[in-house]
Amino acid sequence: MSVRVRFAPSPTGKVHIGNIRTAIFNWLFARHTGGEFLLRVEDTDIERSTREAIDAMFECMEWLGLDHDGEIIYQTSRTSEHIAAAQQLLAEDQAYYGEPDENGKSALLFRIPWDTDNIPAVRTVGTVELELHPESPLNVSAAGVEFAQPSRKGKAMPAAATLAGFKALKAFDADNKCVFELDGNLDAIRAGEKFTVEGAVKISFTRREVFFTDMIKGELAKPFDSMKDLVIVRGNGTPVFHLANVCDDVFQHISHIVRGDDHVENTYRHILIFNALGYDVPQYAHMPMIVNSEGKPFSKRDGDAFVGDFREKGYLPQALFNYLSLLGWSPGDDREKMTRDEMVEAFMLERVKSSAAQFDYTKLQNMNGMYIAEMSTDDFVQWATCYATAAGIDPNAPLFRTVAELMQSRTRNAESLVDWKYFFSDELLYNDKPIKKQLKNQDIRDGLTAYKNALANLNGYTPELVEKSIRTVESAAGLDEGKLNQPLRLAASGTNSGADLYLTMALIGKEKMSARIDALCRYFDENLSSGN
RNA sequence: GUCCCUAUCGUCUAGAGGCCUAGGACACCGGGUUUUCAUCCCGGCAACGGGGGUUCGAAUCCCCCUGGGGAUGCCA
Repeated sequence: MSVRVRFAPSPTGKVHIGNIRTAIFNWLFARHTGGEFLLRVEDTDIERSTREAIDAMFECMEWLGLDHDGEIIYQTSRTSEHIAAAQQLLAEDQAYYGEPDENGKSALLFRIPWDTDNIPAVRTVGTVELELHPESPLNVSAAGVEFAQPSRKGKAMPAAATLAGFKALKAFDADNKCVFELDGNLDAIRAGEKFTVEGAVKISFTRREVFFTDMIKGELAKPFDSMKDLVIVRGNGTPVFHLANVCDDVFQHISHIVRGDDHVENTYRHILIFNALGYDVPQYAHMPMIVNSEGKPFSKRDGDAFVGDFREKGYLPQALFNYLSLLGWSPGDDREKMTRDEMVEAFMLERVKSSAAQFDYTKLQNMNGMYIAEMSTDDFVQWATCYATAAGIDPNAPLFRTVAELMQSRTRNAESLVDWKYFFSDELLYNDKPIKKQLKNQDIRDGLTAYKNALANLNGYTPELVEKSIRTVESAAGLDEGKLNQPLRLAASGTNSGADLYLTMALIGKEKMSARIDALCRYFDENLSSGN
């Protein structure tokens, strides 16, 4: 069977990294197996779906290199097919109208099937007994079974489930006398009769369950008596997600459904709908969710978990792609930084983890840094140009390319660009702690002054000459070699880390260095010299 | 409450009964290279949630508990 998978987002807002990771895994699986990666826009939520959101999604996919196969399906264009499917189920008595709402409109519900002999995904588990709350009635009708169980404190905890969940149902009173039996009343109930049984303290029934083998999580099962018949067409006539989703997966001949594990509950129902409609059930793979740094699901509060935000912050698509692929999946060896081809080659759904993964910005940053480090100078300069203005740097400044080359190995994302500022501006951001440590030493102060004075007599200011000049001054001032490096770095940049010092000073130039030495001393005297 | 899923260093993960004294990566700490900074290199810290089984042997299999997530919608 050839692989056909789909990415089926609802375009109701910005594209979230969780969503795009689902797309990535689908894409990886399709490309690994030589299958097809289809796209379906689930735009049935008319009020929240927007054209902008759809376009933004396409853009994100393109940015990440997620090319799709075949035509894009818009779910709203298939409403009549969805309704036709619902009509079919109604005609076959596999669906029924529920209680009317306040407007007198009834929704159409899918009936979880009573006869399951021909459904391979359903199996009988055995007989189950449940304790009932004696003061609550047991209601049995075609729409399902309602009852209440006693809580630990004896309170009535209401429960309801589909009729099919209670094969061979019997109810017993306190004397263990059978006060209701489903067998014998079944036809009447299915024809519309309702039974209310009072005083029952126990029920017994044959439990049946839907089961399937998930490619990631293994065998999964859910008993019928924990499921309810579900609405497939709303009172207003519009099809519900469950129906539309199944119909469109049939329409697109989807072979494997790879989606977040928040859908496993739906899968049990969807399998039944596929069966009811007479179609084969696809293979399922439920991938773990990703959670925020608090271990909670991403919410609106984590405003920066949208794909577009990562782009704006200077993350490279291949780095984000690589990082996201490694959240819940690994190739099985120690590889982490991998090319797209390597990932396609190694990707297997069976190797996807089944537990949630926490998103780690720091690790993503590190990976982005690795991708940045291997860019060509031209590419890097181009990349930096995109983010310079936002960081307060003019990308057209004459020194821009030189500085970029110098800083590439220490750039992890767009935020790193603010550390380039001292090359372009005399207004430095001073890092107090190292400044205080160095300048409180009078020898250093004197050395700095001596260096400033020596500057005036210097002919030329290349990196080599810068180094030589520092050594000369140190030696004349009786300072150990290198003692002036750190103070001069502070004068040049305001902080204790940065690019190669001699290159940096040469780039800044003699005159500006002289001014910056003065400025540093003044800053120290005015802000840091006294007390603490 | 009930049902479903889930559980290895702080984080991402390797691990499918003996190769585990639990491996790698990020972060962190220390050292080397660089008379400076980043890169780079070396080293260190640090985990099988708890309790029962099964077994000669369990991180790996089973059960219970606990924690986390999801479902219990005429949202998707």
